[in-house]
Formats: sequence, C-alpha cells, structure tokens
Amino acid sequence: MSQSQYEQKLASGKGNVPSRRRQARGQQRIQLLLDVAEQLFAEIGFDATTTNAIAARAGMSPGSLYQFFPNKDAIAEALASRYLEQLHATQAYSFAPEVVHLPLDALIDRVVDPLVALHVGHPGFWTLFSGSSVSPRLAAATREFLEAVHERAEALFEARAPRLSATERTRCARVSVELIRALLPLVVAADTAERDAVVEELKAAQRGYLTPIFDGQRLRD
Amino acid sequence: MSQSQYEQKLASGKGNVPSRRRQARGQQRIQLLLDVAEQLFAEIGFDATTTNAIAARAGMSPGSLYQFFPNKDAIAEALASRYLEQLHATQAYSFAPEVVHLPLDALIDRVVDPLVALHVGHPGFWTLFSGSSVSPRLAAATREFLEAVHERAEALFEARAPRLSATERTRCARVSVELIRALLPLVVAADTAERDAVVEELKAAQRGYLTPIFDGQRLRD
Amino acid sequence: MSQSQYEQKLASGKGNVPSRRRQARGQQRIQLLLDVAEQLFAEIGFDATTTNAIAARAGMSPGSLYQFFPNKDAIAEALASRYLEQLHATQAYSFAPEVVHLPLDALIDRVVDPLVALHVGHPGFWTLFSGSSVSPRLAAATREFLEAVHERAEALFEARAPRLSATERTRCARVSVELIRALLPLVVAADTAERDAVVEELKAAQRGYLTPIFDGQRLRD
Amino acid sequence: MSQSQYEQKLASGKGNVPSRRRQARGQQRIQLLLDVAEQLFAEIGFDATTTNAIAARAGMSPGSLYQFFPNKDAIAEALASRYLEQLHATQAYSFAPEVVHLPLDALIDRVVDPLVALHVGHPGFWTLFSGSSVSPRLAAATREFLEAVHERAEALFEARAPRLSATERTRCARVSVELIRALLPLVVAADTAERDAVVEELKAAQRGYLTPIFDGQRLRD
DNA sequence: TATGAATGAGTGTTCATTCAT
DNA sequence: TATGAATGAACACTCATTCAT
Repeated sequence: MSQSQYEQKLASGKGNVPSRRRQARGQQRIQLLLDVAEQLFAEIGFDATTTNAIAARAGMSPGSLYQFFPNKDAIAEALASRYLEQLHATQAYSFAPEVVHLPLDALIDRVVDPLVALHVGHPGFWTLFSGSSVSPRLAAATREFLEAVHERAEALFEARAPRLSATERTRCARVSVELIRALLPLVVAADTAERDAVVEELKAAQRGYLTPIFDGQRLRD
Repeated sequence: MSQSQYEQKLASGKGNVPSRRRQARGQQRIQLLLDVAEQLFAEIGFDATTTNAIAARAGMSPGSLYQFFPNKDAIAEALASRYLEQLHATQAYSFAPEVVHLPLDALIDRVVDPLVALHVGHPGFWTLFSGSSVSPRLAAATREFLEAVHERAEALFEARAPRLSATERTRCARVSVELIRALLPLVVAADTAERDAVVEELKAAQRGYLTPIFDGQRLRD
Repeated sequence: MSQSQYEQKLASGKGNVPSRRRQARGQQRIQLLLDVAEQLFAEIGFDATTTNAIAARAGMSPGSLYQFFPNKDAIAEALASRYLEQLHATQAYSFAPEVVHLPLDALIDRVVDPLVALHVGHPGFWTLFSGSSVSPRLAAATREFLEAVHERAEALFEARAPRLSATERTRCARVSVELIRALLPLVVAADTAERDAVVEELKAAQRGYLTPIFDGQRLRD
Repeated sequence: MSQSQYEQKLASGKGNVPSRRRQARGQQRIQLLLDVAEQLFAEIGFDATTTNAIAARAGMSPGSLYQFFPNKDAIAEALASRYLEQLHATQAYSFAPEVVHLPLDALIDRVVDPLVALHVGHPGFWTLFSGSSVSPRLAAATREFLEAVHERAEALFEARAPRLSATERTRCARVSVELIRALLPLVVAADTAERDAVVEELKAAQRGYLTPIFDGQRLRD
C-alpha cells in the first residue's frame, strides 16, 4: 500500500502529469514527514504529537502536511504500513521453505536477527502499536499482520513438533512469537555495547522454550 | 507513596480537622475515582479518557475530582502507586528469604502466580506503563520500582547461579523479569479457559531460560 | 423542539437536578447566544460568522457556547426553530376556520400583518433561509414549513375559488404565498416612516392578484 | 465594467504586447472560469465553492485562475458584471421609448419575458445577489444597478400614472420591480412543463398590481 | 465540601493566495 | 504564461482546570 492513495487530484485535467522531479520531491517530503513523525511519536507519544509540530520539525507548513496525508491517523497508518512492509520482507526471509530443516540455533538466528535490526533502526516505533488511541485501521492492520506471523510460526511448529495438538501448537506458536516481540524493547533500550549480549539472552530464552517442544518431550496437554 | 499527598490541608487556625467520618468518605471517593479511572484507561487509553468522564462515571462532579487530585497525571500516578504497593506486597512474598532454596518449579510458581493474579484483577492496567504520554513522575516511579525488582531478582541469581559474572547476573536477571512482564498481557488477553494453559507456557519459558543458568552450564560470557 | 436536546449529561447521577436558578441562567444564556447569532448572521452572513465571534459578542467563552450547542449548524437550526415556532403561532391565527368567510381585505390583513410584525422584529433573519451553506436539516425544516403554509393557502383557495382546477389551485396558492414572502425583505429594509406604506402596497399587490381569482373570473387553465 | 480590469498589464518597455491570439485565449479562459464558477455557486453556494475547485473544474491550475482574478470576490463581481451587462441589454429593449404607449399586457410581456429568459439561462445565479458574505463591491454594484432599473420604472410610471405623487411613484415602481424579481426564483425552480404557467401567474400578479394604478383609481396617498 | 457552569489555550484541519519552476 | 506545491492565518471544536454558588 503506497501513499499515492492520499493524492487527491481535484481535476484529472489533461497533461498535468507531474514531472519526475516533482514526484521525487513529493516522495522525499513524505518520507521526511514520516521520519519526523516517527521521531516525535517515539519521543512524546502519538497523542502528544501535534500535526503542526510534525510539519514544523519537517520544515514545512501544516497545509503541506495535509497535501500528503488526509489526517493525523493517516500518518500513523502510513508509518505502520512502511514498517509492516519491511517486516513482511524479513518474514519472507525468516520463514523461507528451507528454514524448516535448519538446526534450532540457525533457525532462531534467522528469525531474530532481522527483527532486531529492524527495531534498532526504528527505535520507539513500537509506540505506534501499543498506544490505545491509534486509529482502528491501524489496530486492524497490526492484528492482521500478527495473525500472519502466528500462522507462519504455527506452520513451523507443525513441521518441527508434529506431535503437538492443534490447540497446543497455536498456543506455543503465539507464546514463542510474543517472547521475541516482548523482549525487543529491551534490546532497543540497551546501549550498543550491551545490545549483542541482550540479543544472545533473547535467543537463549527462545532456545530454552523451544528445545523441549521440538524434542517431543512435551506430550501431555 | 500514598495518595494522601494530594489532600490539600490548608491547616488554618480554626478547627477544620476533618471528622473521622469525613476522612473515610474521602478515602472511599478516592478509591472510587481510581477504580473508574482504571476502567476507562483500560477501555480507551489514558489520553482518550477525559477527567470529566472519570468524574461522571464515578457519579461526581469534575470539581470534586480536583479536590482529590491536582491534575490528570496525578490520577495515573496514584493508580500506579496503588498498583505498585500491591506489587510490593507480592514481592515480599515472592522473594522471601526461604525462597532461595526452593526447587526451580516452586520458585517460579511463587513469583509468577501472584503477578498473574494481580494483572488479571487489574486488566489493562499495563496501559499506564507503556503509554508514552504519561507524566515523567509516573515514568520515574515505574523505573524505580523495576530497579527494585531487578535487584531482588539479582539477589536470587547471586544465590542460585554464583558463577555468573556481575554483568551477566544483572543482564540475566533483567531478561528473566522482562520475560514475565512481557508475557503478562498475553495472559490477561486470554479468555478464562485458555488462561491457565498460557500461564503454564509462561512458566515453561521461564524454566527453559533459567535451567541452564542455574545449572551452571553457562560459563562463557 | 426545545434546545434541551443539546444538553449532554455525561452522568445521570442521582440528585444532580439543576436548581431553578441555574436552569433559568442557562435559558438566558441560550437566548442571548441566539440573539447575538441572529445579529451576526444578519450583518455578515452565516459563513462569515465565527463561533468564537458569537461567544465573544455574547460575553462568554467558546467553550460555553458549545455547552449549549453541539456545533455551529445547531445554532442556525435553533434560531430557525425559534423563528418557525413563532411563525406557526401566527399561522394558527391567520388561517383559523372563520377566516374563510372574511372579506378579502380583512383576510389579507390577517395573513400579512403578523408576518410583517415577525420579520420586522427579526431583521435579517431571512439570511438563514436563503443561504446555501446552511445545514441540510435547516433546509429540510424550511421546506417542510413552507409545504405546510402552502397547504393551508390551498385550503383557503379551495373554499374561495372552488372552480379552479387542482393544478391551478396549487400554483396560485404558491404564487400568492411567494408574493408575500418575496416582498417582506423590502418591508424590513424600508425605514420606519416608509414601512407602513410599503406594507399597503404589498397588500394591494396581493389584492390585485387574488381578486380576479376569487371572483371566478379565471376559468381557463 | 468589463473583466479586463483584472488583467495585470505591467506595460514595461519590452514588446510584451500580447498577440491577438493570446488575448483571445485569455478571454476564453476567463469565460470558462466564470461559467464554472456560476455552476458551482449555484450548486453549493459562494462560500462553499473553493477557488481550487473552480480552477480544477475549469481544467486549469489555481495559479492560472489568479492570473485573471485578483481574488475570489473578483470572480463573483465579474460574474455579476457579466450578468448585469446582459441585464442592461434587456433593459434597453424593455424600456425603449415606444414602450410607454403599449397596452399593459404587451408592456408587461416586454419587461418580463427577457428577464425570465435570462434567469432560466443562468439558474441559481440569484445566489450571488442574496448571499450576505459577498463583497461590498458586489453589493454596491447590485444596488447601483437596481437604482437604474428603478429609475426607468419610475419614468414609465410618470408617463402612465401621472397623478401619482413623487413619493408614491417611487414606492410603486420599486414594489412593481421587486414583485418580478421576487417571483423569478419560483420561475427558475419550476420544471419546464410548469414554467410557462408560473410566468403567466407572475404576469397576472403584475397586471393585478398595476391596473388600478395606471387606471388612475389610486388617488389618495 | 460539593457542585457543575464557565473558561480559554490549544488541536486538527481548510483554503485563499503566492511563487519557484 | 502556466503550473501546482507550498504557505499560514484562521476556523470549529475540545477538555483540563477553576471558581462562584
């Protein structure tokens, strides 16, 4: 989903195709706005961030902001969408078919590392997904995305722990995912020196949780 | 830190010492306001909750609310403080001296079960501690409390995994704590039928993470 | 339709029945706001009138205005409704059953005089009903009211000019009504000295239009 | 008053004399803008019509619009001026010298028919002259024009009803004019089938009003 | 003490107008 | 000349907070 959805041409006139230059300029400004918004959301939260503040920090007028986004929520949504796109990309890598047969350590690396990279690159982004005053659309998008992740995780569990009941599988997959998701803020918060070590702990926790499950030691429900 | 700090005693000469009855009435109203605020924060978030809505739901006027709390943030802070008090109480139990020698499973039960009870009893309370628009005071209180918990956890680690370096110990303690903290929302969100099972997973994850550490299998940093 | 519809009680609490004094005060302020709004609408039009300007001129804060009216349109609607109520009252008098048998001159006096009085008392009110940016609700209310008036006029025509075809009757009634409606602004605009004379002309015009119709001289369609 | 007044000739030394072609193009675009503006004003009113919408509907950019008109009001004024020009033309015909001696019916036809044609051709134009947020200049122009019409009507009255006092003459002329002006919206609003009949009523009303005056039956003031 | 009407600064958003290209 | 992105003042409306009763 690109932000082109926000362009509102009042007239479809004839040859008013914006020059490549113009378009590029627009794209840059949109990215700038999103970057600024991300910063501010991270710093003071979604609600405390005013649209005028975003525009000002981006060095433009409030009116300009509204040329790109129909309203404040749309900014959060675009931000989320930008983020989710990247997340999707990592997922394609993390859950590629051959991954199923990887040893556990490699498997965990494959899932965790891109996530860590993404979060470290977008510190404070998590704000968006935990705040409660976010738009329903954003909430829906998030839920949807999480569902997708859970499904992939479940598929993995089906292959690696086939003796789990369906209920158990769903539950374990969710817990496994949340285990990572939940420790990510800790990783982001850690200073650079400490970060790698924390990531190792995260992986250890994941290993500790998954090993008995994948070993088939868990039989009773 | 109790909410009595908000009571504005003018302490002028006259005999305006509130009768015991009055005081009791005030306490009740404060608790009512906090209960209502907790509900609303959980339902629609801190920012979306208006002070007027809190007062209205509590069956009193906005003016009355401001007799007990100097501003909106103070409500969140009092709520947090009430919560943290309870949390402190559980901590006294969870980290009592004899706990050090409990088998791992029992140890985990002792820490996790009261936490789960508390969170289930105060659903959505977590909103307060994750939102970013909360007052700096609240943020400080939270940080302070977490430090205390980390310290206790560290003390436990010192006893159970004495071969860990100081740095490792701190890190592992934090991760162990966050592991629980992070999965608690999942527990709260689960419907009653599912809840116990999720709690079991939470404990399994904790066990999985702690076992190798407490067993002394972790030597390298 | 009273303005009580705008009162939004967040809580229905217990005995928070506003004192008679309080209620009266509220009524006064509502009337004041409507008066001020009527002035401003007449002076500079609906769109150019800002809600803040209304509040300021009424000596209160914007917030207060919104305690009585949910939005700007509602002010126009309340104004219209206040006006239409009065108009309804005059209609009851103008079209009372015995009126059918009055001589033409008396009949015209009976219809025109109250209308003139009303319009003179509310100069510039017409703005509301001619502006195009008014709310759909207001437009509907106006249309509805006009329909009612047309119906009454038609009933009169049925009695006084029974030989008119249904189509003719409808058309003549509408024209007769519009003849008055349209000249009213001229009456309002006239200075006091001139006013009575203009009203006389209005009546003369009406007489001139109705006489041949009521005399049965109009037979062809 | 033509819209050429809006063309900003800098008249600097160089040969920037626009070619005939260019001028013609400009004229076309101006007319196009005025047509579009007229439509929009009629559809949604002056205030709700944005300059951007006018430009868009005319297939040009906002910047271009401002090459022809210095501001939004000027569009309404140019529109009015275009309209008034046409109106002036009809007046030359309606009040030609020989008209004085026409029988009443013919006289009325001569005045009313062109007006009806004009209004039907420019539906909703009246919006401009009744809205209150129009520019003072527009108001002045309208007033001015009406004065001119009134004067002509008065001249007619002087010839046809010489026994009227000056005051009476002025008043009756105004009322006669307003009588038409006021019913014109009804004519415009009527669907094509009904329209002619309504026009006939309009004429009948005018006849009914004028006959006694021109017959000299009106002597008293 | 309790009330709730009143306040007013501040928010998201619009749109007439400008100006670099 | 034409363009349309950019501007920013201004508007409708909200809500934390106060204060007369």
